[in-house]
Amino acid sequence: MPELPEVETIVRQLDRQLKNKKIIGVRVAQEKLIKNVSAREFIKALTGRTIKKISRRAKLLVFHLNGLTMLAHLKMSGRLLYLKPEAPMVKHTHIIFKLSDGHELRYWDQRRFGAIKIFRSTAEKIPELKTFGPEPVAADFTFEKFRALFAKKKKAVKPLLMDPTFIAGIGNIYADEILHYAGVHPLRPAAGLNKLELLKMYQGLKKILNKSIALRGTSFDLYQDSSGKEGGYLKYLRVYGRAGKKCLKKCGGQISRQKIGSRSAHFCPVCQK
DNA sequence: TAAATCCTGTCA
DNA sequence: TGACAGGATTTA
Repeated sequence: MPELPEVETIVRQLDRQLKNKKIIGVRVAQEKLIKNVSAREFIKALTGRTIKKISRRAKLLVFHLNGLTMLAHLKMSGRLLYLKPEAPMVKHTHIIFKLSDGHELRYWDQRRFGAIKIFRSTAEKIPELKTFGPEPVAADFTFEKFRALFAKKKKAVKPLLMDPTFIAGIGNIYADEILHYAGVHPLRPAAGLNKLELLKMYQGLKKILNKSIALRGTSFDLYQDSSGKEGGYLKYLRVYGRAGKKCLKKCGGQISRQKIGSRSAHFCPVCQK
């Protein structure tokens, strides 16, 4: 379940923990997680490289190494853990990077949906990093840019918010939270939203994502940061996971849950119009 | 545009 | 025991 705030938290930590460290060895237990080369090539390509920087694009972690870029997507249940080698080797640990500072970076993934790829080029030249929509927390993502995205879109607003080619990094939890904040029903056709509704969505998006980043994300299910800690945003969720409970806006409504675009949407049928 | 797919663990 | 959780891609 890592979405933008969770991935951002991990990226910031790993950038501190791994910057200028060298990969001195790699062990692959689950070859299937590596999507574009064999385990053999993966190990050979990474061993001896230095990690220069770690950044984020959408929900992808981008590892910048000398002469190579590694992309990691945690999908539903991936964790990247920076641990001492004596830490217990728990079930679902699939890839281990041995580092020059004596630590290990371990890729753990209960559901094994994650995906790791390597490219022998800089990040700027990787086509799949160009397919995403704008980064919602970037300072230059203004209301005018946000508003312009919605023109002529017939799709329901919730699946649109979750479309990574529309806006990067928003998943099921934050889409539900943003729409509840704005009082917008998840099935509303995007092009039919008025300026005030879009403004509230924009404000909610900035406020919710930034607050969650500040609190190191939401641990609803399996999310942990790179030190194995849970995020602090869980107690601020106002609709996600609250089906059947009273709407916190005190409108008298009860949070409903229904499938929208093959995902469960949580919303208040009274105050989300 | 909608459903199937990948996967394991949890819960009814 | 089987439905469900879900991000992004693939298939219908």
